[in-house]
Amino acid sequence: MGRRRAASRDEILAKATAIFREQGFARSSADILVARIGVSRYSIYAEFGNKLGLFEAALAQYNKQVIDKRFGPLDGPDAGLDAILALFEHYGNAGNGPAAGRGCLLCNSAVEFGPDDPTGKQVFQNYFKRLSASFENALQNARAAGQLPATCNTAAEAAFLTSAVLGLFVLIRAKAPAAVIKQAADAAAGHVQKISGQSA
Amino acid sequence: MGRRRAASRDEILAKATAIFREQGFARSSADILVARIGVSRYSIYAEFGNKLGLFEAALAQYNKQVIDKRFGPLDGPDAGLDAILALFEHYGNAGNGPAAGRGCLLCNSAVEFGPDDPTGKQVFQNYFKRLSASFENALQNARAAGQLPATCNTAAEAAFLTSAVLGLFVLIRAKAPAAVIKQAADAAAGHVQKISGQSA
DNA sequence: GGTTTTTCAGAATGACCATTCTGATATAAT
DNA sequence: ATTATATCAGAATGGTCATTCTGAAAAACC
Repeated sequence: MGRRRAASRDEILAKATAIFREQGFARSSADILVARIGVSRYSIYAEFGNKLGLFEAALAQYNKQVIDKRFGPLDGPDAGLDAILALFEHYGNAGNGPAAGRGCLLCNSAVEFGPDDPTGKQVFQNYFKRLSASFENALQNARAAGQLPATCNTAAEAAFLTSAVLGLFVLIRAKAPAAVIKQAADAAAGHVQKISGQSA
Repeated sequence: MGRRRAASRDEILAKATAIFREQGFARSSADILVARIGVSRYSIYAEFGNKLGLFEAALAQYNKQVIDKRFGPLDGPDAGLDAILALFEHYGNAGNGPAAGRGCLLCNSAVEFGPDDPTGKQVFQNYFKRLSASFENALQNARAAGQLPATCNTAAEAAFLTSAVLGLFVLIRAKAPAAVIKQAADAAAGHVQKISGQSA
């Protein structure tokens, strides 16, 4: 009973995510959020408490929908070098896709807040850990399958690939030339092939 | 004639840079800037016009003092792989240094503003170009000196190293564990050695 | 169709923002 | 010392911020 809200919780979060991703947290004013989400101030505050609550929920949805989609393929027991290569190939083309000028919400937010995580939930540290863990899982699988030399330091390589992908996110966010993004991602893929001992 | 200002232009910019680097542009309010710089509002506005003018001047000083210091060694005709390795070694230790939790002002700002450069001067695109050009110069020197195979795509490698260093800046900014930063930087150095054909 | 309940649009609030202004203060030059 | 001037601290201004509140509108249920 009662009037229906103009959008579901998920729809609200999808729109909020888009806004936070474009403008960052600080520049996404309540007025902008209300206007673009299309749901009344009243309902947004009723559902999420305040702007930070909405932001936290948006980060959680982004993690589940975007990060899981891109890094989930590296998490399984069968993930190997090909999954890593596919990831870099995907981001190599992002300079021309919808992420151009937007980047990754978590990377952007980690930079915006720096060492002060306003959620108090270690969201950004967990983000870094998650990327690194996904890479490391795929690398360890590859090593076990003989695709990598036994001497390969998978933790260090995972940290390196994490920094490389974060760097791509920065370039994508700031709309660096698509060709530069492509080159960087291709060279990252080349690096992965190089440590595997394959020529190309 | 007249009263002396409490700080020189360079001192003002050094303090402004520190604040912008910690808080970003949006969160660095005029009150905070005035209080921490120690020079009156009046004088700051007289010298820089407005907050954006102060920011632009801070970016310029940062470019000259910090970026030139770190990337300048890659620009000369004698710069080679060792200069690149020294750079990554330096940033590998930044998790324990004063940059921890601060990162790079230009990288932070590029992420904060994304595709919308408020200076209208392509500051962020020039920043990316500069990092990439420094890497490429050192790589080309190395290739000419026989330290790299003739087939090495120096432009792509430079873009890759740029993304890697930007990723390190993100990790440093968000205070990722110092050990992770160190691992990532060491693996980046390992990559540089690997493309040169040296074993370690 | 009437009632209840939820959401609506937008006004109200009080804090903070960037910027301008003002009268006092300090200091350099005379 | 006096004077002129650059800088000072902080109040004033007008805008925007996040958040709360209000009365009207819509729709689910009886």
